[in-house]
Amino acid sequence: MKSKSAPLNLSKNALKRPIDTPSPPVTLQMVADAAGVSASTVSRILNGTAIVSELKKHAVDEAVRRLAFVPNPVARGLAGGRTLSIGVITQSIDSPFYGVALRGIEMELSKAGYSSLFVSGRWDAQEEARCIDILRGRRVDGIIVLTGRLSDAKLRACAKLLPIVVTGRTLKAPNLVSLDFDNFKGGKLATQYMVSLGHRRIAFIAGDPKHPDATERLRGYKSALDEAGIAFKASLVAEGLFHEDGGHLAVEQLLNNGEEFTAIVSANDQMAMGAYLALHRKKIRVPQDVSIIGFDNLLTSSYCLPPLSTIHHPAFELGQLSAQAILQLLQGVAPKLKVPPPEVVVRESTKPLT
Amino acid sequence: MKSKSAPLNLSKNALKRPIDTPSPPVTLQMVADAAGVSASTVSRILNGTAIVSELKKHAVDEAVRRLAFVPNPVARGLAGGRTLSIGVITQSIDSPFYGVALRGIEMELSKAGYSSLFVSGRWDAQEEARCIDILRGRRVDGIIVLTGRLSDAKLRACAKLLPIVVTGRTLKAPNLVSLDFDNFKGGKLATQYMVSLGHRRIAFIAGDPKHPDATERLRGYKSALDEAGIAFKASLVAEGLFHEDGGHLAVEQLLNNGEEFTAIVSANDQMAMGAYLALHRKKIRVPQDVSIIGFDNLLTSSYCLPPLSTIHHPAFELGQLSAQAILQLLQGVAPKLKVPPPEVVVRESTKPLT
DNA sequence: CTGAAAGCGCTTACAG
DNA sequence: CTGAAAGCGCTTACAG
Repeated sequence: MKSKSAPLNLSKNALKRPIDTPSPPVTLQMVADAAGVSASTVSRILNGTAIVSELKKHAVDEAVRRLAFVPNPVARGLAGGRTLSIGVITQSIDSPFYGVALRGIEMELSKAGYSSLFVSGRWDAQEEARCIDILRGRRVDGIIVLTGRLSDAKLRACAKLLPIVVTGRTLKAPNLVSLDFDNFKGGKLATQYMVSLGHRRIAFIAGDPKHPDATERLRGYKSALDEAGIAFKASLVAEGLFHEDGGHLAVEQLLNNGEEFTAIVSANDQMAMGAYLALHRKKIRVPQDVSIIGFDNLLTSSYCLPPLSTIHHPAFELGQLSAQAILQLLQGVAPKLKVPPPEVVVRESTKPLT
Repeated sequence: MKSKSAPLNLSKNALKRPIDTPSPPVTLQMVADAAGVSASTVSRILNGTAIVSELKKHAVDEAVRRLAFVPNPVARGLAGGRTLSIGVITQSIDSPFYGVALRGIEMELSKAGYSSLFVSGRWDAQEEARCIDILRGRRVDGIIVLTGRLSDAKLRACAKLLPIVVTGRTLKAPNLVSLDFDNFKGGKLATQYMVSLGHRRIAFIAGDPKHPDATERLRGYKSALDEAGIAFKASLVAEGLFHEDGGHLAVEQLLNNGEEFTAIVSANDQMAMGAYLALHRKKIRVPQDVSIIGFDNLLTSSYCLPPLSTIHHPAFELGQLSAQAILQLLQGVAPKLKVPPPEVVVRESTKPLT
């Protein structure tokens, strides 16, 4: 790989920094020298750690700008300070729903100068625990857990070590904030909407029973039926595990069992898409023959045929809020954040029972 | 926040490590002490950096296991060694296509004990350059760039600093490997398939002209037409910028312009979904009235109505390959990896012209 | 083959 | 208010 014409006597520095390279390896020390103060002082000014004379502050600010100094987060982390990075445990990096939340997190965090470290828990408590170890090993300043399977106790314990924000559950603990979307109400709203259209035989495609999200939505469904004076019928609920194919299977099963229904409430949009296909195969038309409403309001749901009515689940905002929460926790302020409530989005997959 | 009943005299260590905590803060030094050797030796054994007597090696291995030692990547990074982390520049963390690639990367990298640092470039060369700075600041060992806008020159320059693998282009440089999917052939295959079904008036929904992916697919379309003896007609191609709404608009535009066509080749599945909706609005049936084929083979495409024929784009494998490539580069071996070729996936959105 | 020592770039008690 | 010094946990010349 060595080129014959390469200059023979490059200084180490020259070797490391070709002309067209970004991010010069300027160090704290260089800034200190340039400003005529000690490294400690520069550090303190940068971190707002102590009161420093305006004069030196100016000199340092000037030097920082001139040299385009950017602190090395790795060194920072080692020295026991912050790493300006937040660990984010998501379940699957390619989930259409959580992907949007991740974008919200990344955006909010990067505005504050923080990096995000995304790791996938794969809906497995063990795996999530491993993620936490990895994240701690990397000295993240805090962790955001998007709806995991970790026990409350475990989460509480972690919060003793570093700030945690967790979505998808309600949990009170010091140094921890939970952000919970009202899935119960969402499930209820969806069902109530069907009831308001005159439907009485309403099937439910449930999500993974191991997720609180899923069970809460189901509970909402039951509650709505109850209030409408409609008897709950267990045979009308089929499980779809939150995936397209699950929704497909669930509807097939319902149909094969000879269940009669004029409406379907699906615990998420992905399963609703599977349901669409299953209905289509049986020549059952949406919404003429059966109405269907999803949950989550994925970007693609407005492009289904027909466009899917659904419950809006503010993924992006949830991401942003989680990021804000962890940032506030880091600053020692108790976050007082409100998750937007669920809302019905009416499109074309639902119609009044005729 | 201070509790009255808190024990007053906890050691610093006790404070930092509650009973139920994972990942003990075992250090290299502790392992060295336990094994009765120096820290240097432990380091060397762990890194396979030098030949060490079997005896000491055993003692160290034993100590490592017993103490469950896991090296601190932050310290490692600072000391100039590896951080065991790879930066991944994706364009948008919530892209249905790239999301799958990210999963492939994460999976492959974590098997090798590496972490992935995902950052979003947002299809902007400046932003991508910033990402590289951030990543370098965090001392990643290598960078994977998923189809960015960065110039070849810039990439080459970066490769002088650390190994780079880039997808979506063909570029030769030392310390850099490019992994290119054959978009030209994909576009050609899609079009040829339509031709083989008897279609002659084939519209094309193009992607963002700033992406090589997009222009290559378009080129494939033209080439196929050419070989089939069909004259290229510029008015039959409409731009959709790779998004659902763009596909929707593109078809509307085609229709409003009074263009006649019996088939559509869409440069990706997302735009095809938009096209579906636009056609549906005009009561044009797929595939009875017009056939349509997408590109990418997203997970959801088999749940469209009708299920979408498309060109398979191996996102997951591409992710895996990128990860393998960077790992090999890190080991100093020249990767010899093959990206799977495009393939037609026939579903129900295409039919012979009658 | 293997230690002792210096150093990576910062932070933070410790002393003025 | 501000330095000098030690230290974070590792790696890597430098000397045996």
